[in-house]
Amino acid sequence: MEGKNDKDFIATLRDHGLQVTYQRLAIYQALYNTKEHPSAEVIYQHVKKRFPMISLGTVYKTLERFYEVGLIEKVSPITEVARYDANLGAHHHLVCLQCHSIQDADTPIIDQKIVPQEKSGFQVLRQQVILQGYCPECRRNIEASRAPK
Amino acid sequence: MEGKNDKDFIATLRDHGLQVTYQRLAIYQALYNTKEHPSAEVIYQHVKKRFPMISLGTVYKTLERFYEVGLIEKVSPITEVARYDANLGAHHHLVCLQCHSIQDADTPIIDQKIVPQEKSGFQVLRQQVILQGYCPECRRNIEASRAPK
DNA sequence: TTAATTGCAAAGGTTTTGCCGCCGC
DNA sequence: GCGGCGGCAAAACCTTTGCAATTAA
Repeated sequence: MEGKNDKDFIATLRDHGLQVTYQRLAIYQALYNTKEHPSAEVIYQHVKKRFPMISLGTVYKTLERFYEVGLIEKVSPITEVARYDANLGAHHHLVCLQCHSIQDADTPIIDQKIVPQEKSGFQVLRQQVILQGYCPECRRNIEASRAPK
Repeated sequence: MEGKNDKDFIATLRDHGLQVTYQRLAIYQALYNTKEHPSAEVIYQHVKKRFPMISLGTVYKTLERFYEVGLIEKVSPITEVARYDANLGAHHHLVCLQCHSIQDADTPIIDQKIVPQEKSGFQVLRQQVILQGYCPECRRNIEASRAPK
């Protein structure tokens, strides 16, 4: 069992350049102590029990901030909106964090062995690999703006 | 270059048990002829050039229908809303198609070698594998309702 | 003919935004 | 004290839904 006390949580927030408030502490602790991958709404409902005056907007802002500084992971919407693809051949996707473009990766498909076939009773029907980073164009722009001269 | 004529497109739609309409043809062709992984809105704008009377709602319904019958892929929202996770260790996610629960897969992380390090100029910062299927509970429910007796 | 599909508009639900007062540092 | 943060409510979006008219089979 991992254990983190309040002091540890505070230190973790500070380490990520975040100002510490009791709302942030509560949100981070709630997320840290579950395996449920909750949505903003679920976290809100949970935290509200201890801090009834907290607002849903704050939860959204805070989670997004946490994600920005790399404190937490965001599981689902890799992109803002649904995107479609007529290419049914199994392939990976390269998703640009900056311009949100998506391109197919022509790297080999992962070996089936990584899939937990019947492990834990979960029946896997499909798998997809998401590779996130910067596309060539955005990469150039970012590097250009970082080293201006 | 792959080539599909109207007849092929029509056949493909029929093969998937779909009624054929101009709108569906146009939408499928638009998607088939691009590598851009467009959103519903983008497809709408494209198709509207040839069929100005088409509605955005139809595009949404049609894409969803295509996805249902396995004619196209849907890239992004693995779940309906954003979900968060304080577990930063690289790991895969098992996403239930039925109840939308998410659990961590404890299968080994993919070998770095599958990642296109600098390939095509794309800079990969993180990778995630999404395994979709049915969780143990939903699996039982589905099987129970399929074979009732 | 009949069931499926379209267009339109309204509704639903999630997430973002703006503004001001307040709090951490 | 200053800049960042929280609360609140409105707004912005994306997507779904209902219904009447139309169309494919």
